[in-house]
Parts: sequence; structure tokens; C-alpha cells
Amino acid sequence: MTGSRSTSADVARRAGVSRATVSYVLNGRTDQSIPANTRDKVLAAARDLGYVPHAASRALRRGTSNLVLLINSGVPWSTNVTDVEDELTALVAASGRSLVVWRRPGADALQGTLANLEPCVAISMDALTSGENRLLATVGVPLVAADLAAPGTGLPADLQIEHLARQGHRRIGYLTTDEPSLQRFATPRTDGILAACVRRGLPEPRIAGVPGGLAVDVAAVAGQLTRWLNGRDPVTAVACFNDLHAAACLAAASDLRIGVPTDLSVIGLDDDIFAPLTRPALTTVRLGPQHFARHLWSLARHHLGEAPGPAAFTPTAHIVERASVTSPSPFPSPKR
Amino acid sequence: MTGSRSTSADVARRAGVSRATVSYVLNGRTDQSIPANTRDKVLAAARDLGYVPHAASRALRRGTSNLVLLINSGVPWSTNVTDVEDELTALVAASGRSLVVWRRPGADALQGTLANLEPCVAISMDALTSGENRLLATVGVPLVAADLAAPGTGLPADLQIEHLARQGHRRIGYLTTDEPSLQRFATPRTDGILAACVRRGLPEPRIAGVPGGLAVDVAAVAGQLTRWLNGRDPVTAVACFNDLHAAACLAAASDLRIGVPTDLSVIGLDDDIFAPLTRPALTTVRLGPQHFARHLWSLARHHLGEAPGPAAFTPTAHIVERASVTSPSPFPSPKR
DNA sequence: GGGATCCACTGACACGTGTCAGTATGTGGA
DNA sequence: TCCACATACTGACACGTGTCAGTGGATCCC
Repeated sequence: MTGSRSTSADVARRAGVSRATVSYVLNGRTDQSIPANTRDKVLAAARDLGYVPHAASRALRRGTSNLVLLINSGVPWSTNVTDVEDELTALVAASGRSLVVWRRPGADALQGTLANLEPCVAISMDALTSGENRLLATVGVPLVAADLAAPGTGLPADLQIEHLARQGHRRIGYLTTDEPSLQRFATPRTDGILAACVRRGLPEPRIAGVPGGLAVDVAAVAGQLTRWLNGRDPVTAVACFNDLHAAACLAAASDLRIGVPTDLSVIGLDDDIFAPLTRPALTTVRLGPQHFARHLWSLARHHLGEAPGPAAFTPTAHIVERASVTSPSPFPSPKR
Repeated sequence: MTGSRSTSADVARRAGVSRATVSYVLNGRTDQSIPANTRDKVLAAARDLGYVPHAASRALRRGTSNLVLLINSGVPWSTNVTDVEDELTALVAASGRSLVVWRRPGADALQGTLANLEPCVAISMDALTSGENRLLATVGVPLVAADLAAPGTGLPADLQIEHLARQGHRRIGYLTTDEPSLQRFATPRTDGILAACVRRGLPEPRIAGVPGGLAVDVAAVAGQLTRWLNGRDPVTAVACFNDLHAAACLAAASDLRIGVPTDLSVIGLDDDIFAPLTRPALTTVRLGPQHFARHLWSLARHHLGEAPGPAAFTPTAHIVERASVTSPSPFPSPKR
């Protein structure tokens, strides 16, 4: 009933042993011989007092904390980044550490945050500024950034093409984004699309980017669709950078009175939350959250000296078949 | 070139003063008189060495950290919770503290996390378990939970009704969620809808809940729509708990060949990312992120002893007019 | 000249933990 | 009886910081 939180000294007093013994018991050290009797006394005392070790003291003494900082720079990537965060949280928790997500308010805010919390490793999905990199280096926090050129990254794009090809599509358009902050993600995917077409002997896909990250410009998409459909060798299917672009594609098609999937098939990527709610419902590719999270965590464990080398990158992904993709109609309906 | 990070002792040595002086300068204490000359020497030394104070030591000495923990229990609320997180991050950063988001993997994971980081205050958007509440109490971390019964919470619901009423709608359906974890948010909104109708002398709205949180059951929505439209005094407009429900409503209407907005108006809430991409584009209510964030932060500051009393709750919200709401047609088209 | 006052600065302590060297107590062997 | 040795435990230190009491020197007033 002291009102203040109890320390290991309180536990020691209550168990009638020294503080060192308490530390040995609570940290489960095997190199110290501790009879079951004493062990139980300490454990009971700790439980009775609701003892939780003081995070700051522990970090100070050990020289490093148990915190993993995930820097979310707010890149308008996909709304289910949260899936990655969840998976990563679970992985980190399993190692006795804790993952916390920091949404950086600005490029110069990192210093203040590092003065308030010192992680044992930082993970960023996006590229940081050179100043931020230097800062992390001077305070000695290793930084893990996803290797988006790793083999396997092309898998989701490959699945998009495979599904369209299996339905019989050959003339394919690829709708990507021009948003600068997304190029880090967009470029490897575009490469994956190109490689997938080559691998399957398909003609080179038409590739076009539209401005806007989260706020996709529907008018720009509509313009692109008319260009793709009115030339010779019109496109019969469009693969999209993500589900937002796919939804914009559906909206543009609706505005242009182009029937989906009768006149045009559309495939997305991410299986975003709204994908089942579009009409037609969106056929898309679902990435297992493991895709990214396991990759990041294995890199981090390597930096922490717990893994021998960076583990192989084995993404998982599968097609979610809904209603926006069918076989191309042999007699396309007249334009406009 | 030591390789290890520099401490305040290093700064002191380089500036040729004592460690205490360094601390006084760097913390900008006004009760200590320090000539500009010394001050500059210390500042220069700190800059040269890239000194960043050790978070753990500071927290240990001060007895409390500068961390604010936002517990995100993964309630399937809206995809732009991230807006609230961003706003809250900025508010917290302005006070010299740092906000970190913790997505809790399970109800028993909090203890482990509290052993790894000790926040000065915890904020939760959702209700926690009694065990978690007890735990926070024993370690002495104040918990802030949004007061969803605060005056002003009804504003977004009120705006939905106001917009529909202004267009001439009188028979209104309200589509909410039956998801248990969302009732904390859903109930106040339903109350807001009821109050708004009473205030404007509208007939009592028809209220129906559908199962599913993020994955709204479109078939269930379709069932509800046919019931609302086929009885006598058919509904001419549907207000929805959020944009996901509104999108499900549009999908169900499309499946039933009900024209929106010609035969039925639909209004959402949240201005979710996909709202401009539905067809018809969704008319909805946009809550300023301040709505929630400022409320939470003012409560937190009160707990930290920095604000005299909980500040008044002044939500901001406005209608985003797109294409899913018009005036009710005087001669509704035949059913089915 | 001597006491009072102010300025600029410093030495030493405490926060709570993990760990190492060391000590007291038994136990067995010569 | 004496030494060697394992067992069970403890005292004391260090991590880096913020802060308080204190100290030497200069300045001022009478």
C-alpha cells in the first residue's frame, strides 16, 4: 500500500533474500544454483507485489533496450500495411522484445524521438533521409530497410500476369503510379510485370503511370483507358499497381461505359478492405503479411546477431478470384 | 572516433566544463546563470560530437519517460484511424514527448511490453480488459480512454441527418454494425442519429445492424434494403455507420438493381480512402482528425498535470458532397 | 578592510537494475 | 584435523543522467 510501484528490492525484502538472488531467479539464469524452495519464495513475492521490472533501469544497465522501432513514414502504399505491422508485432513479441510504431511527423523529428526512446534496432519500410541515416549511425542504432530487389519480390506481379494469361489475355495494360514516394515499391513491381510477360511469351505490356498516391486521379485513368482501348491491338485486361488503382480503373470504366469484365478485365493487388465491395467485385492478389514482415524481421535478427545470415526471402501470395476478370470476349463490343 | 556513442561526460570534457554545467545548458535551465560564452562552448561541443542524451538514463533519473503509448487494439473501426494517429503524433511531439503506437498482439501481452518500455501515459481508443487496467494501475501508468459520451460526439451523425433532411428526405434508414467490438463506437452514433431526427421533427428512423466489422456482409445489407424499400412508407435514404457500410450498401443496391441516387440516397461517414472511387461516388462526412486526437490529448495532458481540467470537446466535421445523395424522387420507380 | 551578496561552476548522490567477486555453510577425502 | 570443493547466497559496483548543496572568487557597501 505504498502507492508507488514496487522494485526488485521490495521483492527481495518480502522473500527474505538479497536483491541479487531476486535478479537471478527472475531472469532464469542457469549458471547460478538456486534451490526450488528459494525460487518459489521469490516468484511468489514478485507475484504478490505485482512486480514489473523497471524498463529504463534495465535498459540502462544492459546498455540496450528491448524495443524495436518501426518507422512508418506515411508512404501511401496500401491500407493493409497494418497487416504487416501486426505480423511484425507478433514476431518481435515472440523474441521477448516489443515492437512500437512511430509515425514520423517530419524529417527532422527523429532526433527528438531517439532522445526519448532508444531502440535496439530500427526498421523502416521506406527510405530515410541521409540526415536520419547519419543520426541513427551516430547513436549506434542499426537500421533495417526492406530489400525490395530481393528475389521473390516479383511474385505478386507474376501472379497477376499468370491469372490473366490463363484466362486467355495477351494484350495487357499495366497501370502504375507516378507518385515519387511510391517508386521504391512501384519499380520492382513493374519489372516483375515485364519479366512475367517475357517468361510467358506474351507481347510487351503497355505500361502507364498516373499521378496521385492514395488519391488516384480517375480522370487520368479514364484518359489512359481510352488510349489503350481505341488503338489497334486494344488491351483486353489491365493489371494494377494496387487495389486503389484497380478501383479507380473500375470507376473510370464505369464513367466511360466500358463493361467490366465483359469488355475489359481488371486485376488488383493487395486484397484491400474495399475489394469485395466494388461492383464488379475486384479480383486481386493477396499477399500474406509474412511476405514483408518475415523478411524484415530476419534482417533485423541478423543485425542483432541472432541469425547467422539473412534468411531466404520466401513470399507467399495467392489470387483472390472475384468478378472483375473473365476470358476476353472474341468480339469486343463497339467503342464508346 | 571511439566507435561508441558519446555521453554528456564526453561533451563536458570537450567543452572544458563539468558535467553539471553541460546538463544545465542542454536542458536550458533558467534558474542557473550561465554566461553566453560557456553556453556556446557546450553547445558547440555537443553538436560536434553528435550528442543525443541517453533515453534510458534520463527516464531512470527523472522517474518518468517522455513516451506516450497509444494502444491500438485493432478494432476494425475505419482505415483512417491513421489520420488520428498522425494528428496525435504531432500534438505529442509538440510537447517534447514522443508517441509510439503499439498494436497489441493479445490481451496478455501488455505486461511484457510494459517491462520493455514505460510510458508516462497510455492512450487507448478501445476498452481494455480488466486485467490490463489493473496492470497499468499497479505500474502507475495513467490510462486515457476516449469519452465517447462527451457532448459533441453526436456531430457527425447529426450532419448526416441534416444533409439528408435538407435534400427533402424524411423516411431514413440507419445502417449500423452488430460487431461487438464496435458497439462502443456504434451506440453513441445511433443515439446521435435518433437525437438528430427528433430535433428536426423527422419520423423515427429505421435502424438495423448487420454482422461483420471490416468485412461487411453484403447479402445481409441487401436483405435489409429490400425490407426497407418494400414495406409501406419506404425509406428514401440510408445513412451508414461508416464508409465501408456505405460501400456495402452501394454494392447491395447494385446487386438488387436499385438505382443510387435515383431510387435511394446513401450517405457514409469517414471519407474513407475509397469513397471517391465508388460509383456513384460516395457522399460522406469527413471528421477532422482533430475530432478524436485533440480530445484524447487534452485528457492525457490533464492526467499529466499540465492542463487544469479536461478541455471542452469541439469536434470538427463537414459534408463531402459527391454523387450518392440527391432529393428523393416524387414518383419512386417500381420495385425490383 | 571586512562582511555580505552575487556569479559561475563543481562534486557527489540517487534513480533501479544486472553482474562479478567474494563469503559463509556444509560435504567429502586424506 | 586440515584442505579442497561444491552449494547458496550476498555486498558492492556500474550504467548515464538530473539536481542539490557547496565552493572559490569577484564585486559592492559601509
